[in-house]
Amino acid sequence: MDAFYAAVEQVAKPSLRGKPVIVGGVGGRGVVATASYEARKFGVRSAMSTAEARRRCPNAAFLIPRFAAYREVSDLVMGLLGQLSPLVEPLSLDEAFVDLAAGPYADGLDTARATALAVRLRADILAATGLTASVGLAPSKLVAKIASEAAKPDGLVVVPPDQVRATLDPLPVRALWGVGPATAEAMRKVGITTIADIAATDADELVRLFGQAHGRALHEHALGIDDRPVVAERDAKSVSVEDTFEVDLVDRTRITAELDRLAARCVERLRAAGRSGRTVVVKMRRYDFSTLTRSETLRGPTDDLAVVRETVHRLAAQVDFTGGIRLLGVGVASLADFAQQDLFGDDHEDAAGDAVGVADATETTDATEISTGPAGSAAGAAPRAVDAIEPDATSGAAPDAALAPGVDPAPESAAGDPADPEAGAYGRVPVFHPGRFGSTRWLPGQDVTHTEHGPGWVQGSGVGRVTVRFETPGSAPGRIRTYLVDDPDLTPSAALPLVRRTELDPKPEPEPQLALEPEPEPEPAPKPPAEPELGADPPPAPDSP
DNA sequence: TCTGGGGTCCTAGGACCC
DNA sequence: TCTGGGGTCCTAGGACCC
Repeated sequence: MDAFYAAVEQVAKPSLRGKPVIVGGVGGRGVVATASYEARKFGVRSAMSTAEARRRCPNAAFLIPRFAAYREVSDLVMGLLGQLSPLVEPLSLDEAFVDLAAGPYADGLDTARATALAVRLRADILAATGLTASVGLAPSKLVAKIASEAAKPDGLVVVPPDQVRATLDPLPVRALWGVGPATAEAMRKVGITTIADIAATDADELVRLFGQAHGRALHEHALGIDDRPVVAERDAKSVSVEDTFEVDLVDRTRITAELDRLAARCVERLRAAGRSGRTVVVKMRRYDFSTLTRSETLRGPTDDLAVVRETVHRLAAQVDFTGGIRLLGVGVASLADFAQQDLFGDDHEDAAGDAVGVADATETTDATEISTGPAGSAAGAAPRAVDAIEPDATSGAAPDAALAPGVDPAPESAAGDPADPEAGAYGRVPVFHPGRFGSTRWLPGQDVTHTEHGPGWVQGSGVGRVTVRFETPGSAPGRIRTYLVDDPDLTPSAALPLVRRTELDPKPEPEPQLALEPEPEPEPAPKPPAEPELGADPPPAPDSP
């Protein structure tokens, strides 16, 4: 998808169409996630600090990301990809690989037919979402990815098998997936600047320079060799949350409190995903941007907040906070599938006896007796035992109150039912940040509803006021009104869908048949009344080339 | 007003085991 | 009596991607 987050905002907010839009962190330490093409003309780029972006493009709309809305659109687009093949590998909300050879169009698939599918796909995406997508069509993931980059924005680039080498050769090394700033700089130092240069370099030399795995892959990829399969449905391997603070934290008590909040958020997401994990990770970024992590692997997987929190405390105790901390993070890795009985309290018969070593608070804090064996290193066992007798309110609770700790007093958790926190992308109330003195803080781009004027979005706020623009995806550009920040008529609300749900019902896929007519006329914007005919093509063209 | 947040993968060293 | 050779697991850090 082209400039995805910004493009969604432009469809959702009619007044922003054709204007520079920058989505990302809006605070003093924010960075740009996505800039619309209008903003890119001013030199604004992803990963640039928002401060720099404001300097370059002061008149842009700076908006916080609304992931629920992006996910909704993403699901829609992924659904269209799924009509081309069951083998769809999402890379992110806005990008995916599709293996056409694994789908209903595999028979007799050649460059011409595949191209026709890509043309139709782009038209379908536009009709369904009002957004443009770019497609790269090639014999491998490597080249398809490069082709799609070349196609942006709003394009299609096809690289037939016999043109792979000619396409790759002149490109800068950075075009290769996996070559970032560090690798590119190392290559530059030895005179390698293009993909052809890599291809001409001895594989052993590349291994010596960049390590076994990377060196080997670089050489093959530069030669256009890439047989990595498209893999659908990868299980997540870790879950983590982190926060960067507007002002460095120096106070140990405050740092511990923030770690507790992060642990609660992390565990909430872990449980929502139905997973548990063995390794707990604490991440810290210091005032000087140096980053360190500390991790501990438990004897069995856990999704228990008390266990995670105690582990986090042990890890944090090893770290020197002198000078200040700008970022804290908590993660859980070595994920296992959730032990089902944990959901319902663990005092039941251990039916799922296969859930070896599912650690709950009891088990881990009992480390003294369990780890008397040679397994537990002495270093690990001792502090654990100390924690076990700490009269902590949460860990002291009955084990089957397991869900309760998930509902943390943290204000963020006001979202709702923790047992089903992701219930529907739009079921989630936007996260609310408590302001400095408890007052509400309105964030630009946020969805709101006014009792009298209906749905709109926050355009800005300050000095006790908040400005709202009242418009919706289907409306004309709207008017703005200003309210006191604590106006009771104004409430945060869920994002409105870009396209009405009824238009998106999956239709039966027509029998595998190629529509080879010229590119259908694209609709410029989602038109409210007429329904876009997803996948249902005009009569199949028998006279196609 | 420098530098987000969520991930994946790789490497290297040490502990530990046979 | 001078210290093998393989394997796995854990930890920490770093590169990279969107």
